[in-house]
Amino acid sequence: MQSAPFDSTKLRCNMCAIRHRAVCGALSDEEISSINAIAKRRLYKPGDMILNADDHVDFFANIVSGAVKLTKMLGDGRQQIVGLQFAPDFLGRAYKERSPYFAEAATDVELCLFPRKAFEGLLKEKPGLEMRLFQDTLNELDAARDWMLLLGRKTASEKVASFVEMIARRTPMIGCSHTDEDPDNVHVFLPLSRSEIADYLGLTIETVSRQIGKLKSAGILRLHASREFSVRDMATLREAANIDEE
Amino acid sequence: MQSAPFDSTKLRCNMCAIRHRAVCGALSDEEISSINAIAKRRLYKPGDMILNADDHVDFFANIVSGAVKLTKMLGDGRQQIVGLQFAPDFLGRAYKERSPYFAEAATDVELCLFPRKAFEGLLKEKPGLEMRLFQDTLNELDAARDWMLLLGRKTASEKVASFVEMIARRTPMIGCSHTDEDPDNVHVFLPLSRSEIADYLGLTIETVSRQIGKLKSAGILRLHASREFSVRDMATLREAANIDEE
DNA sequence: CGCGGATTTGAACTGAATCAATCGACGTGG
DNA sequence: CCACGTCGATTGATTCAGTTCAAATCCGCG
Repeated sequence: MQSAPFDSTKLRCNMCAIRHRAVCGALSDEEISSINAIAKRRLYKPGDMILNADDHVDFFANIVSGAVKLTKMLGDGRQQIVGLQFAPDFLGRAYKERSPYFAEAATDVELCLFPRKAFEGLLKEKPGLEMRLFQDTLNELDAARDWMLLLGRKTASEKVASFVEMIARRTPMIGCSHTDEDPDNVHVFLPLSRSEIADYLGLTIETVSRQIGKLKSAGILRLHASREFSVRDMATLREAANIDEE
Repeated sequence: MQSAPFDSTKLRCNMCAIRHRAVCGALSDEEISSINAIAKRRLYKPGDMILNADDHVDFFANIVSGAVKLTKMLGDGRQQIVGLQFAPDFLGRAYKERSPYFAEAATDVELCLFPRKAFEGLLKEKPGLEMRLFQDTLNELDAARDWMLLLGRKTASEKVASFVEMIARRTPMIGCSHTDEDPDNVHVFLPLSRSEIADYLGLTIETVSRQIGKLKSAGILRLHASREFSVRDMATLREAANIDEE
């Protein structure tokens, strides 16, 4: 343990809010400098397009804060959200030149960007990094398949309940708030508008609005603003969502 | 180049129909013996359960021939097919103890099974193998997201047309028939029953049947048997399916 | 205060589900 | 060889969940 010379680049990553939760967690403090050297931060406003479908992709990124929606579109404008990513999720499709979907900032977003070539080089050098990315991808695949069950077989009210449950469940993680709150009074800020929720659930705005209304009048939710509410009865919510998971 | 002693185990994999198209393609002829030593073949009949959801999974597998459907189920029996795998696809969820879905033989199926522990050991030793599996997983994730768009936003007739198009497109691959046939006279055998197609598309049997009827009377399909037909007009089929892809 | 976009609410409509026969194709046994 | 039963697929009639179209209402903001 000797006093090392001051290293500003190393310092940056070591101060990063998601240093250990993002893919960077697969790198040691020694190795992190190699990724630090190539990383750049960038901010996005809600609605900003991060990545267009069929775009040539020349970067990967970690989400430092905020929510990013991945969407697909039919020729006539019908739209489907196929993924919703929060900090500290990874963004980008390895081993493919072009993006298979749009990536759009749903909230204020901060990304930590890595140039494609440099990052792919790192992937080859650090097997731990690739394994970590592989595991993240497997988890995303599981989530996508869960959502397929929702899209194909759940009713409108089950869909909306499932969505609210998912957001409520992930909220403590996202905020990184270590206050282990009362599970029957989770305060939630929705990262999506009604129309985005509709695009996530394969419904219309009107149906989403009506179903949220029902959850409210059933006493399961207490609305504070259109994008802000508390879950008053998690158990009933999960029941309404038809959750099976462990 | 010296004459090697006869090696029956090595011979087996080298004669395998999917030797170079499956994940095994990531291994050299030298390396293949390590996987050969742990592999076992097994046959399944249509409807046989290969893997139950929440089962402790103690093997991985390559599909040597046939089609395997991955399904999820709601408490009340509603079902959704979340993946349809053909030879030479890989089967199994790495880095997770329990299966997140059911895997069921849709047709006659032959698997090449690897004990979990031994295969995970191989994964660590052979980085090429893990990378190959990673790429396969990324492709599955892309496919799952394409299907989410279908499930959430396509109409019944678009769904059925998309399904038929997908099967017609993959048929030449599956059969490994190198006869580059007329694209407007592809002969197709459906690996799924009407009720399975319904579970794949988030529809009912009746709706599937009606939509297939429409494709037939529109002259796009010529039915030979309920599970056997020819595609007469691929361009119109793709149009009806609302395909955007490259 | 008044404007404009997002959300909610209402009423009518419709695509797909449900309910209900019927129709093969196929195997079995008389 | 034909009657019978079974199971998947088709076809028809009806219903209904969710969409569509059309107003309100809410709310943030200059």
